[in-house]
Amino acid sequence: MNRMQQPARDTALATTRPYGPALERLRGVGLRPTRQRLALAKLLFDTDDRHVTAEMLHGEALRARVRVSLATVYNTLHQFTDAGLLREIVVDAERSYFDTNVSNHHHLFDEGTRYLYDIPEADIRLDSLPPLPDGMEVSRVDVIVRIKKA
Amino acid sequence: MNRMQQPARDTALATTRPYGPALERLRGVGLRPTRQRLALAKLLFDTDDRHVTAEMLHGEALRARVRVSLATVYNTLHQFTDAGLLREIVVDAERSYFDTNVSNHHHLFDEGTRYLYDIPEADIRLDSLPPLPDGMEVSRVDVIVRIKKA
DNA sequence: GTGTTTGCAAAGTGTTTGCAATTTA
DNA sequence: TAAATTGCAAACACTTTGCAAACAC
Repeated sequence: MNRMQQPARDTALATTRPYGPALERLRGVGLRPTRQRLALAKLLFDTDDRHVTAEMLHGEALRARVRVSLATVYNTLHQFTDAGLLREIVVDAERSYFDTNVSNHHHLFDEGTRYLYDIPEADIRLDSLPPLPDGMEVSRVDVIVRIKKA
Repeated sequence: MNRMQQPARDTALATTRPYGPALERLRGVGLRPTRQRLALAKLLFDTDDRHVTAEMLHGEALRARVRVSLATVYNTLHQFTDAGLLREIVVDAERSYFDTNVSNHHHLFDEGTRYLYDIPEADIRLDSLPPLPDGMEVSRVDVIVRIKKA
């Protein structure tokens, strides 16, 4: 399986290392800085936090004259996610979204445009989670505020 | 399109009508009580609140000796959802879940078993939503607590 | 009878994968 | 040059759809 071919890497680095150029990001997580990965990393991380789907990112890459296949975009998004550079967000049954902001926060989803926006964690207060089944722990809490035209 | 063939119906009835047998539910929302719809409605509503995928419900129907195609299960789940008898929950990129509890509440999702559980609305307090873009309103707030083996 | 619903098989969508060719270290 | 990565096209899982036959009213 292609996705399994990546070597071992230190995930912790990914989130603690100060923001740096794409090359360092890749090195930091032990992914070989290939032309495709570098270009995708640039598109993803050289600007503000963003939310992309595979198709969106592929389109951007092509527009930027980067030759890369859609399959590689998918694989790369998953590699970045496994390495802790991205977070996958499940908001839409039709497609997967990836968020370049990997810190704790929540989301606003526009059901019309299907765009995703961040909500700072502090904007939402969660009290009292229910008791969990024995031996289980919370892996993540997602809050999705779905909005539409009034 | 098949799903468009349903006649007009009063959605409001669905949620205010006291629980009743499957037949009344269907009548209440203006869906013809066919053999398949009656059987599926029984499976869905004759027990406690539950969360099903199309495959799960189809499997149950077959085990209960109800002859129904998977396509009809899909169509029926959507008709019930459009009629307000079910709510669709997006938690898993792989498949759609439908919840027989259509009142406001949240969810616990076991990432191992992929089972969904309800969390009463009162168990979670949401303060201060961020300001919405002009002319937009909240259509729904989903809170998903993802849990896994400790 | 007339219009609705069903089942089937085919089509559709987003995503993953096997493998030969290419690239990286 | 050995191992990792890529692109392609085929395969995939889930879901939707067109249409003729069956059914509900």
